[in-house]
Amino acid sequence: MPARASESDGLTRIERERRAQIIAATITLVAERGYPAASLSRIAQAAGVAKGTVVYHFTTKDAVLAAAYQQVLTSLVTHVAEQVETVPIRHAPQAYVRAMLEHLTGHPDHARTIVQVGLASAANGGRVRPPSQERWAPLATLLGEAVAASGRTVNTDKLRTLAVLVGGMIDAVVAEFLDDPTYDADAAAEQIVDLLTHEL
Amino acid sequence: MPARASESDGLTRIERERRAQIIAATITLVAERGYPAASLSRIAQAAGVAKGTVVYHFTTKDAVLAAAYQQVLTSLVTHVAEQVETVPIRHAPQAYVRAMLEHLTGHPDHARTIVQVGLASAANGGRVRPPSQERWAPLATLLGEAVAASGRTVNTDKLRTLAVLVGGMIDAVVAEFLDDPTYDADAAAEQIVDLLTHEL
DNA sequence: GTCTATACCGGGATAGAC
DNA sequence: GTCTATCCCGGTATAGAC
Repeated sequence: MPARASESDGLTRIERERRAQIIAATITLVAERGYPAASLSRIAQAAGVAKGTVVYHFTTKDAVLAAAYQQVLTSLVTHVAEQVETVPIRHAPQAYVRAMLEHLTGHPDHARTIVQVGLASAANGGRVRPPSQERWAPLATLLGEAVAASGRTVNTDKLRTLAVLVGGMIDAVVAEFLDDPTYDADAAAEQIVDLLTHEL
Repeated sequence: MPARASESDGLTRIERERRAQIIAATITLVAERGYPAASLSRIAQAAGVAKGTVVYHFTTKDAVLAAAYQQVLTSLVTHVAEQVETVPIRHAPQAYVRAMLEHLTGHPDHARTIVQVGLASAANGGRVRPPSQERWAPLATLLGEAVAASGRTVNTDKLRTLAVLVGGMIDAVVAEFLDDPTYDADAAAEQIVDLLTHEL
């Protein structure tokens, strides 16, 4: 009876421990020293295990980065979902924008990890980061529900584009903030919200 | 008399030829098969020279990518500048947006090269792509002149952010278009222009 | 001045020893 | 389940051929 998992993920206790340990090391490494520093050997060293051990638990380097990415992303998504649910549907998009920027600027290490891994994935043709279409699909849905709640109707294409535009604005503000920590991202968030409110 | 350059760049004829040849091969390679395919050996092979030859003319791989990046970027900047100059200052930002998306969607290979090299540079901490602040500084200037021409005044910070937001929207539309070539980028451009016009 | 061959080091992936 | 040995590939540096 080799230590069955307590949760329904088919992982043993030690497996979950090692994975968590390696993921944590990876996030720190990427956030502090950038993507290029996150080689398998360095990750292994930071986690206190051998290179092969990392590969054993994740089979590939991409999988390690993907796991780290997923972890910080889940934390982001959870936060945004919570915030969005506390407001009426017609104000959901605004809450979405605020929550995104709030979380990202409040956790620069997470933001850096998301950006670094996301960029590297895109540049390497990896599938860690979802394509543009999927990335902003939830926001498009939110926008659709918001206008519907206001009794008006908007062309589906316009909605899709609006989601893309708002998404792009969020990305850009995060990038600017990471480049220049003195940049007032909160004010930028309100500017996006204003723009969005005009549009809805 | 070893073949002085006809132009004032201190390059010999053969140097310019080889560089052009290698840069062209690089652009094609990056656009068609992505950044990871653009290794020195593959670039050399595609250009019909030895690996060392590429290094001889560019000293480093980053330099090759930077040169390719610069070439497509110059073509973009030139086009945008031309378009912007044909309209009165107060409509310059709108012309900027249209020209950017026009060129980028009209030359997907250029767009792909810019995106791929830009992303890789950002992910690798390289200095090929300028930081967010510099990227949209010209647009910010344009926006400032446009509002000034309309007689109104706008806070400098708001202007900076507006430039960042518009820049982000452009990036996002390009990304969406590259993901899905059936996406109507022209319509998206007009949506950005509308949004911008409200704001100015 | 132009180009090639070769060697070095570090990265990721695989096989197999323990 | 963990780790080492090994392999191949990528970028860089050097020596030297023409």
